Amino acid sequence: MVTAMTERLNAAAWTEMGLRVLAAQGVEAVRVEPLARALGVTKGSFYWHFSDRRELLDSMLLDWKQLATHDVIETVERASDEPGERLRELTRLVFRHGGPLDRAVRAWASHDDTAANAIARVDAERYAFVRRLLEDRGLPAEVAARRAHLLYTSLVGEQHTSLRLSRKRRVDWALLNLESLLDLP
Amino acid sequence: MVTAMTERLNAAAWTEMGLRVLAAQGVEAVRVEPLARALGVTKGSFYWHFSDRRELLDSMLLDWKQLATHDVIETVERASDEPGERLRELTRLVFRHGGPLDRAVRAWASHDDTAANAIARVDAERYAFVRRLLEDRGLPAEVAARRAHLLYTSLVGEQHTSLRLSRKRRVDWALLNLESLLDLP
DNA sequence: TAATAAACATACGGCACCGTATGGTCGCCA
DNA sequence: TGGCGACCATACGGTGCCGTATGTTTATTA
Repeated sequence: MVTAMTERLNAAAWTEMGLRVLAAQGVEAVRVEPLARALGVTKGSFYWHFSDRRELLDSMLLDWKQLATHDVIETVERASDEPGERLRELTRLVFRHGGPLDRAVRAWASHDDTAANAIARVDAERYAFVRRLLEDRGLPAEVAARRAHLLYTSLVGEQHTSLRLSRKRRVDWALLNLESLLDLP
Repeated sequence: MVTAMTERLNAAAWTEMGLRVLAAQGVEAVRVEPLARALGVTKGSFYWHFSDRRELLDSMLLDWKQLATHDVIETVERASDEPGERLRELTRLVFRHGGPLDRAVRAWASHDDTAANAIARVDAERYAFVRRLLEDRGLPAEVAARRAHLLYTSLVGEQHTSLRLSRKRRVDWALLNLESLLDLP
């Protein structure tokens, strides 16, 4: 059937659009009326699904936490069984997806406590993940902790620096650096 | 003399306060009227020194560029002559000052071209600086370039991650990691 | 088919900020 | 001492957003 129906929305549609705008223009651009226009409705719709703007932002953070930890880790774990290869996959993943949205949330976190808590949890989980992979690879616990810290901060930094280097060169370097961090005693 | 005079301002006072608010609350909080209140004047003063808000923001970026490259590099170079020690000093410096303001500018840069250009220049200069230090230390050019990239992104990442680790432990780790990157062939 | 509730539109008051226009105050210099 | 220019205050119109109140449509269920 054709259903020339005007496509009623649900709350998820709003958070999804919210995350899209967040990634592109930052939190301050996530506002009710512009979002409504982008969705082709009015804010009468918004205040049906949410009590206020803050509730949308909180909802966005929940979605992002899921996306940024569980989903990422699951993707990496599905790629391989070997710890080294999993780290390589994680590295490649950072260069593919993990850009704008992560950046925007981190920016947001610097002056919002709720976002800061979300980031803290995500960082802790991801760091623990990298650390465990290094331990599984055979590095002693203390060294693994240290080196995971270097590795993780480097991946985060990668998302925030804007060096005029080709994407390919940066990936290659990151992978080469990874190898030297894996081999060393 | 006592001069209970009402302290006339200049443009520099505005950019300084602008940078302070930027560091604490992000660009979106850098607004004319709130800034005027913080300075104890009205916006009549602001529009005497600047043509509009954008001019203030540009002026802030100019100040920051100076602060974030020339001043930083000069400080590090004054600390020691030896490349290794200079890198250690740079690392310590990141953990002392380089926090909130850098973060705020990077956040800003993700949805503003002027800020993005500023960041790009700063990153390029700082990266080149680290890279040259590694070359001076004796590493072959190709390795130095790669390793400088790891080092620099890691320092940037350090400013953006919020792991529940003590400041001291993080500094120690960063310095230990630095050593292993210096020694390796 | 009438009643009900979900999803949205419309209209409103209020606020915070932008930028302009214009008038006031102070120090300086002829 | 009168005028001039730097610096600031005051007042204004305009805009974009928030949240509320209340009507309007559509699907669902009795």
